Amino acid sequence: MELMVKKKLVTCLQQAIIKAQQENNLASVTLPEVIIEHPQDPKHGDFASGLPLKLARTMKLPPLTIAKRITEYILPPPEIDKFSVASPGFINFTLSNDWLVKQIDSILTAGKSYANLTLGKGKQIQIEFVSVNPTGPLHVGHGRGAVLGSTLANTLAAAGYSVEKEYLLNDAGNQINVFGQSLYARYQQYLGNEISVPTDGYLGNYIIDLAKEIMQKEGKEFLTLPQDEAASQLGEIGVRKMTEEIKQDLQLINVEFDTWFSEKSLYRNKQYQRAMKLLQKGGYILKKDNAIWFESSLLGEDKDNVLVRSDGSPTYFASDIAYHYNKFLERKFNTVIDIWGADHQGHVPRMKAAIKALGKDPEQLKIVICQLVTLRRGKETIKISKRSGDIITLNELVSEVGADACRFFFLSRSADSQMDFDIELAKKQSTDNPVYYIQYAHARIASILHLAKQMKIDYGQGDVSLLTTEAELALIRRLILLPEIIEIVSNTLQPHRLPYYAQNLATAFHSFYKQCRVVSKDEELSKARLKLVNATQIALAKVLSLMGMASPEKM
RNA sequence: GCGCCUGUGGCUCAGUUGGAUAGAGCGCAGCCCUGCGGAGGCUGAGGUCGUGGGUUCAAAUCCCACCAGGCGUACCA
Repeated sequence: MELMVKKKLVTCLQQAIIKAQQENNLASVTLPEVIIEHPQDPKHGDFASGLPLKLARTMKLPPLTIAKRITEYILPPPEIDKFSVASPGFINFTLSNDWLVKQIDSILTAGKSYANLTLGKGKQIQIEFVSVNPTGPLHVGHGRGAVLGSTLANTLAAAGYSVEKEYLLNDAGNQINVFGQSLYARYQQYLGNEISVPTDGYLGNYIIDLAKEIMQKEGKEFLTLPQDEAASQLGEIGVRKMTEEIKQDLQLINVEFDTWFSEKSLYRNKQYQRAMKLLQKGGYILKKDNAIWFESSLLGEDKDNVLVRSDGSPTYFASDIAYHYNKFLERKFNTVIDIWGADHQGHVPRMKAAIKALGKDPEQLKIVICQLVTLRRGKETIKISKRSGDIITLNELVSEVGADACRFFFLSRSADSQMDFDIELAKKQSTDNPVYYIQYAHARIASILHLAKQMKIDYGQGDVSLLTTEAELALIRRLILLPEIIEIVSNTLQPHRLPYYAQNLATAFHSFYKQCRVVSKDEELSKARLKLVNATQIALAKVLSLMGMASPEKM
């Protein structure tokens, strides 16, 4: 709705200028893209364009003069009440109250589907995130990627894309071997045999617990097997258990996947072989030093990368190429989003090169890098290392801070800024956190609507034109911005705008609530305001659900 | 060394892609409970946007150099 108005204003301005040019009132220069923005100061209206400022140079006229001449030709759409010129050269537009107020009815009619867009036109889009090796529990940094990915998925779905969420389960490869060997060592140790964990092995205490658990369930039978065989079998059991744990941890923060894709299956189902063959056909394969290389230097990369080690085992890069071969060429996803931690940043250019080598446009693979999370307890920094024993798991964080606060906190920062997560502070603030402020608004509304129900007020026929105060209109102005937020998040893949919007919406509501008594003796006004309150609840619940947070009726 | 990311009030962060007096939250100083949830509302103090140049009518935003932090730069993932 609001987006439509914005689009109308673009053409409105274009037409005005063209007409002015036809009548020789403005020089006929080529027009830059017409950008409509929201002025930060509400005094300047709902929309503004600085186009005259941009035209000043080519038209060789003062911006104000250009602005004035343009406005002479403006035929505003009906949603616009007034427009004006402001120095140094803006054209400002203000929405009509009549139109604003009517949006309440549209929101109520739309209900849960309010702010859903057709932007994606049903196009398929795959988003892969978390994909942590099942060799240990999720830690806090993984939580960030999980929250980011699931929120993006929710938002893209609302924008009209057909979204598929996927987790790549690395159940093959070197790390799994190391994991199995580590587990084997702990298993032996538990049974009293002095075997040390491999030097590059996993040292976390959870391995000890895992070994103990397996021992209790499966018994001593692995002692009879040769070490490598035992380690491999133990590894398999361990991976199964860790995967279960990861799934549960993700559920705690409201993250679910459509597909758990097995890395092993890439070899079993020959995707790996086909992908390598395709690269070979393209002439990107080189044998050197007993290893097989991907000649990424042919595609503008600094250097080549190893696909198959000299011992014959494929690298993580090779298997990731096979995986993306499968995504693009076999499952035929047109757009794929990968969310990676900053520690994979070096992997980006060569992956893009690989996509090109597979014959696809690298632009079809959108990689979101999210910066690492540093944990603190007060002043003490906690190092994150999956290999050492001292880690704060996602699970621990969630039980300390709560799932909603955790999600909100992760979302509030843009992916490319590192975050300092002070657990003490997060705990301390947990009763005075923005998340409560927002959810409180929702609960307050629920309470008001409940009261209206008790009083048997049927506000279905409420007359929204009775809403005229500034607080009411300001709230409506917030409500109608949600579709645009969803559009921006979908286009930029930056979900941190959602929590900001939610906060602003809650502020507008609380302020309205203070100034306007909703259920009062004035029956007609009450009905109109109940409609507004109901619409606000719809918008609040929508953002909260996009962010994967609860919309409590009571707190 | 090279590459990517970051540097904005005391703290944590936004800033709609170059525009109007740089915005929130927390914290701080005040004020507001004879009404639907005070987990609330309102007001105020606090900024040379890391530093120095440049581009132009206009720069937190673009370019260059430098400083500081994070990550990467493997036949690890």
